[in-house]
Amino acid sequence: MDEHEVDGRKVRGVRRRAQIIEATLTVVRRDGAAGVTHRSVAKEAGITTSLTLYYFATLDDLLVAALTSVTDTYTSRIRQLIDTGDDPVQGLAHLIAESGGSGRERALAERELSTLAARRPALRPAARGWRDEVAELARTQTRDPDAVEAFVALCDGLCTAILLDDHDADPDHIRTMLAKSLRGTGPDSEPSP
Amino acid sequence: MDEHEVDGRKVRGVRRRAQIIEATLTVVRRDGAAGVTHRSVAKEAGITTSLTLYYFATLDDLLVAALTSVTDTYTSRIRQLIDTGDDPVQGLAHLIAESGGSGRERALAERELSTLAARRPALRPAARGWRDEVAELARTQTRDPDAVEAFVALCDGLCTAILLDDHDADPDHIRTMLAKSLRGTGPDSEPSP
DNA sequence: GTACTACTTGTACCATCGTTCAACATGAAG
DNA sequence: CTTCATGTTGAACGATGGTACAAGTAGTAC
Repeated sequence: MDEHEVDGRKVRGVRRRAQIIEATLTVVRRDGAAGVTHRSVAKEAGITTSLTLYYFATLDDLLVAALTSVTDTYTSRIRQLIDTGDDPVQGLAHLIAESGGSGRERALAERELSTLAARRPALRPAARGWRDEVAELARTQTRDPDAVEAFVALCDGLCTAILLDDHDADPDHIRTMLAKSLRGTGPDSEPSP
Repeated sequence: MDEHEVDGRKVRGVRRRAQIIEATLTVVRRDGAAGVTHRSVAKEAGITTSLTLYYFATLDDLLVAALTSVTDTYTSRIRQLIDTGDDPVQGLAHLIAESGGSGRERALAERELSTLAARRPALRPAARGWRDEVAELARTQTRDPDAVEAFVALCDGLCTAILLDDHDADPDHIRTMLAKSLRGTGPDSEPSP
């Protein structure tokens, strides 16, 4: 076999895997994590039930893969804010505000999966991924560990509040609250006593 | 019928109802909201499946009752802090810290039920009960609406963080962060511009 | 071509679950 | 006592779901 060529079968396999994960997330967004079954996912993807079992032997495997996929894209967006944004806090405020409008289903899906994680230790690292990323973003604004911890909790709580409310969220308002929580702690400030 | 006597049958009915709700919460704590079925609840309560259906015609009814019961006891505890506590923030800090130790299962149950609420509008009022109560507690400390909103979000996020972590939470540490979020806004301070 | 691996399907088994139903039990009312 | 409402039971039906399995297809290697 030509070492420069890849096995076309395996390529298809990888694509199928991604397709199944995508279908899983669609189901979670629409019906919640409880709606995820081999059959519902297969139907959503337009394939047979056996095929989802071929790639994910158990439902747990499928949910782990779905959660990991969600948090990966989320954390990469935050990382982008840290690396390229001149005002990462404002960018984060927009990201949070999204939980109420177009991104509601996505935010809801993430919350459901992250709730699952509280019961399955194997899922916790994935569930904490975006928290770690937000913490790193906060560390570009303050050196106070307490402030970082509070900042992360605040972001999480704001997302929840937006999910439970129905009204759209105002990014500027969120930005104000985020900035306030960092008030008095700049990049050069010392940890609080 | 003597108007001073109560119908013994109805009394038993009310007790049964409470017993079933209690069993439901036990199941939620042990197996999660997904583990709640008429059969699992009945087995936990030591009664027949038909009886749970006699009192709660559908699973939704059962979950609504369970969530309401949880939030009721929670909000009453917070209300107690507001009414009788001399330092409600410290009391709240202890309450939050409980999410990590003895109260972990309870906090987890509440989170699962509140996640359900995001999808079922009928559950939202119950899910927001404790948030409203925390907001009122915050209003005894500041007049700034933004500070109140941020305070509530912070409490919620801290609970989540504790749930995802494994280590026990330090009440004093939480109290410090809560106090910081109110810093500069006392009972007499004006709303921020 | 054959052999091999990866992928894909249809079917079936078995457990669980929501819900219904008819019958039974028991305490209350007259 | 009779009558009635409330509580309680056990069995059953139909639907859904996790999973196993044997067979089939199609790329790849030789």
